[in-house]
Amino acid sequence: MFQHIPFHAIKPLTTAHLAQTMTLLSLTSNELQEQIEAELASNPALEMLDEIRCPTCRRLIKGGGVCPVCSQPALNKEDEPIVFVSTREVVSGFGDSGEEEDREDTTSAMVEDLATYVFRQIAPDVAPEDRKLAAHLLTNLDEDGLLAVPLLEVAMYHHVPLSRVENLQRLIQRADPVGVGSTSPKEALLVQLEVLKETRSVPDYASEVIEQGMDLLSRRQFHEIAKRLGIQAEKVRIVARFISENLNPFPGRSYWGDVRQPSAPQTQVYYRPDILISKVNDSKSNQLMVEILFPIWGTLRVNPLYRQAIQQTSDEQKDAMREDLERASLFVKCLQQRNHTMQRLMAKIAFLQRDFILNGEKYLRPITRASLAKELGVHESTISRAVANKAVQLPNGRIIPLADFFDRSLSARIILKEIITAERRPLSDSELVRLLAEHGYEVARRTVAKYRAMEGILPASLRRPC
DNA sequence: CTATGGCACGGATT
DNA sequence: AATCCGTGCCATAG
Repeated sequence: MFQHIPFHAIKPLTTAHLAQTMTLLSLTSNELQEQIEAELASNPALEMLDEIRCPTCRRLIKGGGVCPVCSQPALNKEDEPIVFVSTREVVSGFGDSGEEEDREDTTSAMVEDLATYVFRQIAPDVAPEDRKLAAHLLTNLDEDGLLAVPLLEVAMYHHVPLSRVENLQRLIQRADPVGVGSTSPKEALLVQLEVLKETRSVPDYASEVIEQGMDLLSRRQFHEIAKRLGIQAEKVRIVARFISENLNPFPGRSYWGDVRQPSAPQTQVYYRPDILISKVNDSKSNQLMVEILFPIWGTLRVNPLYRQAIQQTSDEQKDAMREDLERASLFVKCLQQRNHTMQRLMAKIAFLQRDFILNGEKYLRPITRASLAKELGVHESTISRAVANKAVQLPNGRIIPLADFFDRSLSARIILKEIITAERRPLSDSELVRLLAEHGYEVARRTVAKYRAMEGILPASLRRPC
């Protein structure tokens, strides 16, 4: 069973509400960010708070994290709708018989881990006596690709000058997920900026904005940054846009855990997941945590001051302001509903596809969007929209399209590949049908042929009788 | 005669 | 309403 999600009864009140919710649902987190920005800029009745208050324990949470215990989505107790722009949901597993960890070797053996991936790139440039140092640094990368230990500590541990460690770090930072091994998101951004600068132009003041306005940047307080640097807010805005489009404060998240051969034609890289699925800390409970990610965090709400201000304005302006207020609250409600729907959806998916998430593609269950829609009590098209154009990051670091959870043939194709790889003589399609059936996949002969084509496997007659 | 690829139909998705 | 995917039927290559 998965944790009960309080149903805040955010019902669509008007068709406008419904329509906007639909639109929001289909947006990726990056697009949503733009939407929120646009709305924020054009509607004075909306405001963004830089803090998140846990809805249950009412505690302020800094840094965009979510209270681990009371990680429920927000609800509006007062008439002050609130949206937390980063939400988490814990989904507990089911059927915990002991058969899960055994299988994992096969997948994890093929998946190169971030540390080795980076090490391979820098190895030629590392002096032998620095190998140990490099290994030390690389093994202390967290899942975001950032360094989890202070450089000074590493230097002292190995009794070497700090500068030597710093040089090594510079080397690592230039390796593939650019910025990897930085000590902070800020540093990662600066490194990425440096590297980008070598090949293309970057906006003015970019490094200054990052350097001095990092804390304010994530809260989108552009004016404040502008004031600090003594430049126009518009310039800050341009930089912010550039950053969100080209840089990644968490280099590890864009890392595709499985750097496979170019044989895989669908090697599309999703730079940023919209959803993050991770194992919850204590491995015993076998819980999965689902996070709906947002590029920005904070609390979006209708500005209460604006509401008050209405009283004191002239009648002509009142109407316009009322409209703003109306729009603002509608927007917030829609956003709330989007989050709510996404959360319910992902909770359900994580529950159904648990084996897939933990143990790899082989265990993908064929789920249709329609059946899921029925279970959740929403229209199919809602699921369609929610699922399209989004990416999920799995616990093992791979980032895949959300739509993959609904691929009816993926697991069958994996098995098929395995069978063919293990075959002693070229097997014909109809023989493959039989073998697949033994693995529990009932497919037509013709379909096997199609799968083969999809995987780029030649027909039996042309396969080497090795 | 067997193994495959082409084309078209029906249900699912968008 | 337009499109994608699994299948069945049929023609063609060995």
